[in-house]
Order: sequence, then C-alpha cells, then structure tokens
Amino acid sequence: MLGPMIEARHLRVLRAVARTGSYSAAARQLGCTQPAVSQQMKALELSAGTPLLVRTGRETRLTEAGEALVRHAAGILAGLTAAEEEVAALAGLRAGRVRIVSFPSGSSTLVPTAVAAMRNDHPGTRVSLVEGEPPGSVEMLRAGDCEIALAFRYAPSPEWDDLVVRPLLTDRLVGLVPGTHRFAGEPVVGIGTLAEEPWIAGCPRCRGHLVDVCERAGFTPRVDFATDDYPAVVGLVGAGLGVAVLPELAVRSVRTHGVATVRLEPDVRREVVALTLPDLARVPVVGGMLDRLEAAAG
Amino acid sequence: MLGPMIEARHLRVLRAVARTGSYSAAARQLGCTQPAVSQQMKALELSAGTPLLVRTGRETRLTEAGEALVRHAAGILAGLTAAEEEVAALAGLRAGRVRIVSFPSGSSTLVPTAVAAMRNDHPGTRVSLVEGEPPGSVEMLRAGDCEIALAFRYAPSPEWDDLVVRPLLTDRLVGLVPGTHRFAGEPVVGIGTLAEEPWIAGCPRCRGHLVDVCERAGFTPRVDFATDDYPAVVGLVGAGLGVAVLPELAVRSVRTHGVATVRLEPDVRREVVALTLPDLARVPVVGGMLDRLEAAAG
DNA sequence: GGTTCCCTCCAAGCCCGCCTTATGCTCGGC
DNA sequence: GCCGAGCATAAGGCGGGCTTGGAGGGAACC
Repeated sequence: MLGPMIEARHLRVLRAVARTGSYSAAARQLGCTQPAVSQQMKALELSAGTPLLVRTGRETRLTEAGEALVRHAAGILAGLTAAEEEVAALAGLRAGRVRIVSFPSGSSTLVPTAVAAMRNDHPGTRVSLVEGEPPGSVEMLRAGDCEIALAFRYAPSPEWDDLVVRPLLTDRLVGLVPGTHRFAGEPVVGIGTLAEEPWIAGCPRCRGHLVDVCERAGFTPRVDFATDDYPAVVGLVGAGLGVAVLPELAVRSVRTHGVATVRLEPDVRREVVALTLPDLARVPVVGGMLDRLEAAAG
Repeated sequence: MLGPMIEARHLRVLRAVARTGSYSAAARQLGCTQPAVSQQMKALELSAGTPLLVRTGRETRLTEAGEALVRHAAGILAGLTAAEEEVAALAGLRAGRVRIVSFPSGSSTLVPTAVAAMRNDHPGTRVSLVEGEPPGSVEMLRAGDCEIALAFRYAPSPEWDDLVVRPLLTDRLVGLVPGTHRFAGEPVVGIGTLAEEPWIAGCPRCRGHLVDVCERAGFTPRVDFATDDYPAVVGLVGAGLGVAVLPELAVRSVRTHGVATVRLEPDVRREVVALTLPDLARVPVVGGMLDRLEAAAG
C-alpha cells in the first residue's frame, strides 16, 4: 500500500472524540488510555494533511475536514457494523443456506429428519435439496452448486480423497424374492444359489456392483429388468418376475406385498456418507447440517 | 474494544482476492507478497468465525459470508474513498471555507487583495468576511465563529499570547490638520504643539490610545468629536473643526479635500496583524489565506 | 489570589501484529 | 513423468500501537 490509508479504527476514535468532546472521555468510552487516543488522532491528522479538530480552552471543535470525516464515518461504520452482524449471523447459525444433493433413497429418510432438526434448532437457516448421484453430485459439489452431497459406496473410493467424507451409516443389502419362492422364509441365502434366477436390478451403479458380487460368487446374473425406482423393483419381484438385491434402507420405505426379504451370504454392505469440501466443512451451517445428518443416521 | 474488529484493510484484501480469484494475483494487485494476503485472509476468517472462500482445484469461490462481506465492502470502501477524497480536497486547497473578521479599514484594502489572490489561485475555496474589532473578533475566533481575525495593536498584547499573531504591516499614524492650519505644510509636527487644538477622535480604541500618547506628551486632548467613520473624521478636519490623528492606511483610502497630513513627533505606529488559533493555522485554507494576507500587505 | 483538579502532551518501554524471505507441498498442464 | 503456478508454513525483522510515568497548563473553586 502506498501512503497511509484511513482505517476504521481511526474513524471510531475520531467519532468518539467528536461525541465526547475530549480525548480523555473518548479514551474511557473506547476502553483505552488517553495517550492512545492522542496518538491515533495525531496519526489521522497526519494522513489527512490537515488538523481535524481545534481546542480552545476546554472546548474542542471539529474543523471542516473533521466534520467531513465524521459525516462519512457514520455511514462507513454503520456499513461495517452491518457487515459484522451479517457475518455473525452466518457464523452463529442465525442465517445461512445449505444446498444438499442426495441420492434418491437417502433423501426420503435421512434428509427429512436432519432438515427438521436443523429447522427446529436454527430457524434462520434454509436447506434446499435436489436429487442426484455421483459422479454428478460430486461434480456439483466441486463446481459450487451445492455444499453437501449424500452418496453411498460399496468399496473405498479414492476419487473422494480430496473431499471430507463423513460416514453416516452402513446399509446391509438384502435379497428380495417372491413370497411364493422356495427361498422365502429361509434365514440366509447364499448368493450363488440364485445364479439361475432372473434378476431385477436397481440403479446403474447398484447394477454394476451386483454384477461384481455375483461374478465373485461364480456366475453372471441374467438381468431382465433394470430401474432405479425401488417400489418398481419390489413390485416386479412381488409379481414373480425375478429376484433382486436392495439396500435395507430402501426396502424399509416401500410396502412389500408378496415379497420376502432374506439375508444374503456373503454379507454385502454399502456405506452411506455425506461429502463436502474441506473448506465448506468449516462453514457453520454446513457443519451443523453434517452433524444433524449424522445424528439422524444414528 | 474487545475482540478483533473488521478493518478496512481486510476488506481491501478480500475484495482483491474475490476480484482476481487468487491470492497471488491479489498480492500483485495490492503491491505486497502472497503470504501477506494469506495471513490477512486467515485473520479475517478467524474473526469472521467462518470460511470466506473455498478453493476447489485452481478455482476460488466465495462462501455466503464471503459474499456478504464483499457486498458490504463495496459500499464501505466507496465511502472511505469518498472521505479520503474530500479530505484531500480540503488539504489540497481544492475546497474549504475560511471566515475572516476584520476591523473596518483593513477590510477595505488588505482583505480584497488577499481574497482575490486566493480565489485566483484556488478557485474551489470560499472566503467570507464580516467586520468586527477586538475583543469581539477574538471572541468569535475562540468561539469558532471565524478562522481569522484581523486586528491592530499599538503595543504588545499579552491577551493574544495563546493565539497565532501574524504581523502583516505596521502603519504610521499621521496628523490631520485643516489645509488652512498653520501647521499645514510642516514636515514634522510635535504632538505637544497640538495641545490646545480641538480634537477629532476615531474609534474608541484609537481614542484611548490617542489620549495615552497625548498624556505622555504632557497634555490631555480636548475631544470635540468622536466617530469611527474615517471619511467623517477627514471631513470634520477639512471643515476646520479640529485636528486628528489617523492611521496612514485609513487616510490613504479617503479623499482628503482641504486637509493636510503631517508627520508626528514622536513617531507613533500601529501594527496590523492577523490572528488565528494555533490549530487553525495548520489548516491549509487558513494558512493559505494568512500567506496571501501577508503578501497583500507587502 | 492561591490551590486543586482535570486534561493534554511528552518520553520510554513493551508487545503485538504485519510483512518479508525462504521452503515445502499440491495440483494442473504439457 | 516433468514442470510451473499457487498456496501454506516457519522464522526473522520491523514498525506501530498501547501503556506507564511524569510534567505542564488551564479552569474552577475556595
């Protein structure tokens, strides 16, 4: 910076002096000593290039320049105070907006609970929600189109290494078979025993993982239907058109008429996580939302 | 003040970062090094209680709090710049007002010349003038009703010890006698030789001083007329109604029909000075006016 | 007129904050 | 895989601000 600039502190001191009419009184009001005020005013007058106040006897009056500065100081300090208050509101969770992108079944259970808690605890905050899955949701996160992305993973995900990954819950995959199926009622079903069944797959990522699991069990599933609409999957299974593997969380929110759920062997789990950027995790409204998502999952 | 307050410097840095999108570019724009910007932003985020910008890859974006601060910063920094400009205008004599109180005969000669010079050199400045004499004019000075008081004195004036006394010129007192008087045409007249003349006195202060001078010369003048209107004094002398003693400067601006001016013995002088307060003398427009008054007197 | 109190300035010292240089790290781009 | 740019961090130097202590001056009060 070339040349000394006027700082807000100077204006605060000047205003206090102008109000109280005395250096000592201004110092008391500002909570410092009188020489401090004296030095501030000297520095301000030096940078102004002209005296700002004249003292005759015990009375202090402003010069033209002093009056000009005090006049401007009112607006400047008011703006500064408004800025501080707005930031304090954001920091104190009395305001703020957080945008969440969630995968479909997560938004139907986890998110509503967390949003309700957030709204209850901090009514000034606003939460918006859209549905989306990785990698699109992560792209939105990186592009600044949302602050939190809810996602799930079946395995470690190195592509999220630069993100904050907050684990929310782990979701066991369960098998769905028609109620009349020979495995209905079995406590545990080996996945290999379903090798010859017709399959109904979920979303593309789930379908990819399903194929992986089946191939590790020694067969390639024959997928007759694929849809990311969980009730549709359940309906298709209930109609006897095949078997399916779905997250327990997804099944729980669907009425399962004529469908039996069975535990699978081997045990397959998916991890539901909240993703955000490291910097964003430190933003109060984002951190608060993450905490409440975690609480809603617990 | 408890707690760190937001300072204008912080907002300048934040705005530069927001504009350039990079700490390094902001540092170049601000004319400092990159770690300086880094520290400023860290301090600002600390006092804000929330991150102000998020960096994903090489792109930096503002958070809500950052946007709020930048939004306020526009107005605050604009106000600050306006204040600085206004003060700079006052300091650079592109603006400013100076109020002068002058004794009557000074305002008719000295002041117009000085005001014309001031207006010519610094058209943005404004000069106002009212007539008044000590002690009233000095009282106005101390009360803040004017910045410069023009006055004269016949002797040292300890009551002005706390003021800035700028000598402008010294004015010899001359005797005025009717053109038909026996002393008309004399090069020098001893004041004692006028002991028996009828006197015509000027303003009260001048009259007081006249009595002092005469008493030192051994007589008490018989004052038939007293008026602070110099043309009237000259007129009375010209009509043969008495003799008078007037400042040369006052006589010079009056047409002197039928009046002879004579040098007095002893030589009596009055000093014309400009008075102001020590603080005010440092105000550019006041100092400039004092300089031009001095120049006009020289 | 003397005394007293308050305000202000001045000098010295301390401390904190800012800026700088130097270094290591990460991330994109070639 | 290499290179350049940008950012963070640590240490050092430096200036500025605040404080304490003291002296001077003015006004009010006795």
